[in-house]
Amino acid sequence: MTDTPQQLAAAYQPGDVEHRRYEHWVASGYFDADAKSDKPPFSVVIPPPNVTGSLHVGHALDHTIQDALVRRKRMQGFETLWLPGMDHAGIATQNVVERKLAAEGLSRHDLGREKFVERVWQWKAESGGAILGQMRRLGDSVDWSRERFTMDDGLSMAVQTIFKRLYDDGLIYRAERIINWCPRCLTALSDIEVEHTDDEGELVSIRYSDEIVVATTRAETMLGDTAVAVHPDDERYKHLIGTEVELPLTGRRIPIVGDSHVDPAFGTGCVKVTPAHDPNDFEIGQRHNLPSITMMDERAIITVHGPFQGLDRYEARPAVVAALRAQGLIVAEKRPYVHAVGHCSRCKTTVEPRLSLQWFVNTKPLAQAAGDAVRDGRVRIEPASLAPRYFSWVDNMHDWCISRQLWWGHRIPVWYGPNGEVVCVGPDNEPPSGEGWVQDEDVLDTWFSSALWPFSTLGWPDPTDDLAKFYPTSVLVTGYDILFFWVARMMMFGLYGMNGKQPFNVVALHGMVRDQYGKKMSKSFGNVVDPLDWIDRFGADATRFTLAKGANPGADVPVSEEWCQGSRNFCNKLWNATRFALMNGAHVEGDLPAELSTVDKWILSRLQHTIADVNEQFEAFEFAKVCDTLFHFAWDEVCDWYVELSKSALNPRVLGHVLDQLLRLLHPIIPFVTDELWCALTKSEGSVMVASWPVADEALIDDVAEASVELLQRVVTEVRRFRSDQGLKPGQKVAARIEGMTAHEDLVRSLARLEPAGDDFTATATVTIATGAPSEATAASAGTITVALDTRGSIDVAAEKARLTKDRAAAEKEIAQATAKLGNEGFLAKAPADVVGKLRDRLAVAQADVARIDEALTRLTA
RNA sequence: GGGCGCGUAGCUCAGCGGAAGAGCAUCCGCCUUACAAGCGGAGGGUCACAGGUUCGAACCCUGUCGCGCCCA
Repeated sequence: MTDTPQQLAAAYQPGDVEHRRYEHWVASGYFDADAKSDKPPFSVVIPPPNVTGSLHVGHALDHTIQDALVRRKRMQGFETLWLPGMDHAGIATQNVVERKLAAEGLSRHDLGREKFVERVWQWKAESGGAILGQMRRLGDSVDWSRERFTMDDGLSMAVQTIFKRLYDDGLIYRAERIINWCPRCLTALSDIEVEHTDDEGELVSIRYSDEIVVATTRAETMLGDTAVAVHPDDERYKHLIGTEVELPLTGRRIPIVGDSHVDPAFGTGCVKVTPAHDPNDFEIGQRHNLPSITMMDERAIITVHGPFQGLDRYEARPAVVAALRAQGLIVAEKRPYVHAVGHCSRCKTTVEPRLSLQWFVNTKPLAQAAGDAVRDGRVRIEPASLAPRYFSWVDNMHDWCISRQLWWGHRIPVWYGPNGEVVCVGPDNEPPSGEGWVQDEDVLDTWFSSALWPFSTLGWPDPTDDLAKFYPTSVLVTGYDILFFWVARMMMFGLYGMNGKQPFNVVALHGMVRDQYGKKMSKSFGNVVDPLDWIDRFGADATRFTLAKGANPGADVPVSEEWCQGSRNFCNKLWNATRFALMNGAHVEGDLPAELSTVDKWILSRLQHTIADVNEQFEAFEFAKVCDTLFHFAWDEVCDWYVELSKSALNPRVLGHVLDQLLRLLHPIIPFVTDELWCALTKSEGSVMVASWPVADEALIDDVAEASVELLQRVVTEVRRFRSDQGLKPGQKVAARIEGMTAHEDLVRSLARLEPAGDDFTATATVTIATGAPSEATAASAGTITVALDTRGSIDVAAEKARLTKDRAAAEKEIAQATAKLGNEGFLAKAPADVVGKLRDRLAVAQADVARIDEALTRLTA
């Protein structure tokens, strides 16, 4: 880039940088993966967002984590692929387009299937996929040349291929079952598309005969009852099994059956059986060969003849109860009665269990394999504590209803012939033609195609270079809340489609983004964060840092605007530190000098620890700790101490090196500001994103330098504390005599604003710092540093007394604790020697402190 | 009803067997020439409760209470 500013502005302005940087990255091809590369692969497929969706804060978290992983691996020299794309979101997308049609006074049926699907594609071209542009604003380093969509030709072929295979293997079948039905979307739903909430309803007890009373929350379904069931061992009703009872309002006679699934303790112990409208009742019906009476149509309107015909289910309920009450058959009513009710996850309409002919995947063998892959360690779930959640799902999976009564989606590749023939057509087969052959009307669940995503996007079923290089993918990053949606289904189809090879090696789970009080974000509560708003106001880096800083493995991520401001401040801090460095000639040319000051050795040593820690934390998906470690190193150690200590004797090469490494370490989390600064610092026209990732250099670890600077820090801090307690102005120089320091006296003077003692020096107060364990101290230093200060008679005696008294109390407490422990024979006998030794040292230091403080207090009162 | 997890400073969270930590918020003092989106200093916690194990428990075990989430 030629427009790298030589002179940095006084504050970081993300808006000036982000767009330019992103365009530069894309134009330079940094994001593009090369399947023919010799580098080891690192691949991630994006959990495809919905084509109708826009970037919400949950995506922002998910993408920040993926981008951080990918950017680090790229810098580490891996051939990285992060593959973007979207799913076609059958129900959601069809709803969107149908709403648009409705505005024109049309329904999809007015257009017909073909024209409607054309309209959907047209909608997608015009308004779909807004999220892809928003991903750029966040900084996602995805390979745009490989962007995929579940309805693409290639992915559609993958769908047809796997359908045919599963069908031929007997793992896909068609059957009449009770399924979850949405009376508004007019389609079947799978179990995971149903959300259960505790709703207020009613529990009505209805008398069916002198001896039989049933309780129900859905009185209207009694019109479809075909039996009453009791527990076969229930003494109250045993004798009635095999007899019949007249079903009120209908005059039909229905049998009383014994079924051990009935809970005799619940209610009266009798249950009405409506096989066509309840999954449990359906099973009872199967066991007892009961007929099924469908008493509602697909819109949940009553279809049985009689006074209730034509009523909606919610109109029918009170009408049925009223009719029963008129006959004196209502025994009890409980309102409100709170019970779990299923809702369509797309439109929130109450789901209606419905008996219908649908296509299913037999998940038994697939789910077994999906569980085994984790059990035998081929796939690791991070954090491991969430594995039970995965197992509870895959080990108890019901067959998966995959047919949807929609037009938008992959049409089921099955053809029915005039004589009852059923033919499943693979991608290489010609569909049967001729009189009377018709294709199944239904489409497949969107998840059926999403489950193929980790390999369909790489070209499967063709044996492509991408598949060879990048499958299995390295890691799947997603929220634990959709462990079931993503992980379980991708695992099932990945293992099946790729001959037992898992779709990903690691599943890294994060939590859900919450507000600063740990509350779930919801539109009605008004605490929803729009990541684009934050990007506008604080920058993409600040937004990303805020999210990553809260991301402890598997745990929810609280965020707030204040914290995002703090992240913005951090970016600005980095900006200004680099600005200072450049103003003072910091550079990265040549090797580090052989001769280094203690302060330089110290920061280089601290840098090595930081690099090592960050690498460990990255490997463990500990993003919160990565952020914490780097934040602390950058702000506290580099800015507050190193830069300040360097001001008197700056080593531009060391400062340049420290910032260079720091910016590299931070780049995966906050890519924009680090790139801008790194390019300015290194005078590069490339990017830090293709610079090498830091590796800790053991040779630069220097315990002596670290101890020396730590001591210096303690002395400075103690003097500053004294000054603050005394109410001395920050700018006021104080004459001081420092005793016991072997080095850094000048640095203490400069940071603590002290000046050398003159001829008229009179100590009015002393600050004393124990240099550490007396057992380790050399005789010469006597383990104490003393700073005698001359405050020119203006000493605040009360404040100084208070300070000393407080220190004394702390030391006394220390003595009490240590003495108690050291007086315990069990402790001396069983505790490790180093623990005992440390405690003895602490005791000695504390005792010396008390003696010293007492002396000072005496002097003060004298 | 079954399962998982959590209760540590005002808020959000680290720490998970050997001296109670961070960020934000609060208080005091500062425009010290990279940064007021800043600098220096300070206050604040019987680590939910009750037992137990241990020389030693925020940390391990048991129970109680409170709060989440998933499944039925």
